[in-house]
Amino acid sequence: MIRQELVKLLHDAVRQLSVEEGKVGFGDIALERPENLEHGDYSTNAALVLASKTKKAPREVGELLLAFLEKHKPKTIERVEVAGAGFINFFLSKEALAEELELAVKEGEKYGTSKSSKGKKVMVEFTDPNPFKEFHVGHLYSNAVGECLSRLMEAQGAEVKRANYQGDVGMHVAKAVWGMERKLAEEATKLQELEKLSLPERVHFLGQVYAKGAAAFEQDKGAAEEIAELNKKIFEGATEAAELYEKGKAWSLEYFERIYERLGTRFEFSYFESEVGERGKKLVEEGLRKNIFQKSEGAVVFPGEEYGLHSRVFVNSQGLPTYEAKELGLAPRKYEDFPYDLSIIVTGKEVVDYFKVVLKALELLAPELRKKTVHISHGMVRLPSGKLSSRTGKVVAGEELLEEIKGRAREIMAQSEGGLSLQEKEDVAEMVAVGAVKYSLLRIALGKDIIFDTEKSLSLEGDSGPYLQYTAARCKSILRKANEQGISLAKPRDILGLAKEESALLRMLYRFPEVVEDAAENFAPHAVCGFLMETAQLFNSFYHAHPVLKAEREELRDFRLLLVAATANVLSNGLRLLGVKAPERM
RNA sequence: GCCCCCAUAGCUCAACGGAUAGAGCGUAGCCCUCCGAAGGCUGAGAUGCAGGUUCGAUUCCUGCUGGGGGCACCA
Repeated sequence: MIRQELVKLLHDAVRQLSVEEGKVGFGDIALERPENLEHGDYSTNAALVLASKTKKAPREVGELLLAFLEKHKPKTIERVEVAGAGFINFFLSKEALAEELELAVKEGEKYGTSKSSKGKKVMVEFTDPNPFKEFHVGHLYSNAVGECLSRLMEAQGAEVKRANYQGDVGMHVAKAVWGMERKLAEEATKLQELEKLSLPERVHFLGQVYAKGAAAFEQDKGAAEEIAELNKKIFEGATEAAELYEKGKAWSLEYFERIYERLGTRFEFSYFESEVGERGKKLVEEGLRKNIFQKSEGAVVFPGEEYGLHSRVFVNSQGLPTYEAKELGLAPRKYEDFPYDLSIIVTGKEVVDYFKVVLKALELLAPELRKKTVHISHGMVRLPSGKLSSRTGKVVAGEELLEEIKGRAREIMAQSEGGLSLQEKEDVAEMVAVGAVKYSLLRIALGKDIIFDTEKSLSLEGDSGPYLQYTAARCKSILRKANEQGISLAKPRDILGLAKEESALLRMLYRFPEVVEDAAENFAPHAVCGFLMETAQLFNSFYHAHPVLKAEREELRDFRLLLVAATANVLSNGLRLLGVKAPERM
């Protein structure tokens, strides 16, 4: 990649200078891409940084660096200059740009991938919905982030396994099963009757009984005791409610599978809290002997205060492992299944403080696992009217949201002819809906809350997934027409005298691999979104300003067609990294 | 009360400590006899407050204000 070459050159230049000037570190020296193309394809603040350390004028340092850079510049660089306050700007040569363009076309689906993480084993845990509870936009968010991170790591050559961790035991389950028992009794219905219902209806039923149980738990002391007792029974596996439990869990899981299918996620590993509880409890007992944990009021707690965190209960006074202990049991279990170099856990940020405690405990119990583990948290999904809550029923169900957007996509397609069959239209509507939802979630930097307004923020135009899909489809349409007319992709020839729209697009496209690498390194899906958005905008400006197939000259036509082909690749590959499909037509 | 996160245009979001703070929506207009108008073009419009560090601060530090999350047997 061009950037790596430049960084090396730049460091050489600085080193050569620092022999004369004394010690200067590389810490603050950056090589970035300027927003304004007049400032080159790459730019560095090296002279400014060095100037303050050597007490010289920035431009003077700049000239010194420039002398070295000009002497050693690779042929990918046409020109180097000192500008502004002392920035050093690099301009790529036409040959280098032509080469990159050709690469972007030739590499096809591989464009944007690298081998920098080849051989690295990565496990990514995400989505983590709980059986018996609703799959809402929060889960959709976690899924979009986790799937995107997985794909970004894969694009760096890593071997990635996706894991899903689901709470099939615990109070929420007890509440739902208790609610189930009650509701069946009240309505004198049998479980067998319920099984005749459709899957969504059964899942809806589960949502209702959970709400019922949760409400009773808070309002009715007797019910609360019953639920706690039921929780323990479910945990031990032996209960008269076993059938209700098993059925409910199965319905939930089947339903989740349906959603993963739509979202394009396949989990290699599926874990349940019920599977890791015992193991976690043993680890806690072991830790108790090592004085890592303490007994307190009949429970086993981790004294987080000693480490600047807060203390938390790992095994409750009933002797049951809490979520914290289960998480402790999960880590080694994952490692046995897949000896990872890196374990990424994606969750909402409401559990960050709690995760710090768990990871601290893990550090003391199994430091080698802790070192390989990273917790990535994303912001909360909030409605304009306030926060989501499954207890109050103020949630946006994941599938309802997809259906709503899909409906809007159908309306738009109904207005344009397009010549698509009914089935094709349905497929496209699905792709657009998933694309719109995923993009709207991924475009925001992780850690920030998302104000989710289904009316406004989930747009099918402007800064949206469908805009990218539309632009990609437009590119493909031109390529199809070229193919029909017997025009094939040539090698880039004369690219002198480019119009500004052509030049801007050309100088944007080759950055794609760098952007992907950065996004993977920084766990930043939104960086990919931003880049694709800019690229699509540049393409559309270019498209409106210059005819491709009807270009004035054949050479120009061939060159523009390459721009179209490269844009098509970058957009489709980028969308794929986001976990979004790009339709051929829409 | 303590801890963590956040604050940029009317709204939703960008901007490795750098050059004129970028987009989308909305708003005022313009562009389909030309490869796809889910599109393009032109306007108006923003860094919560007060200090500090720095050649340079939306970015780093401190305080304040406002919002969100968490703080022992839920996850």
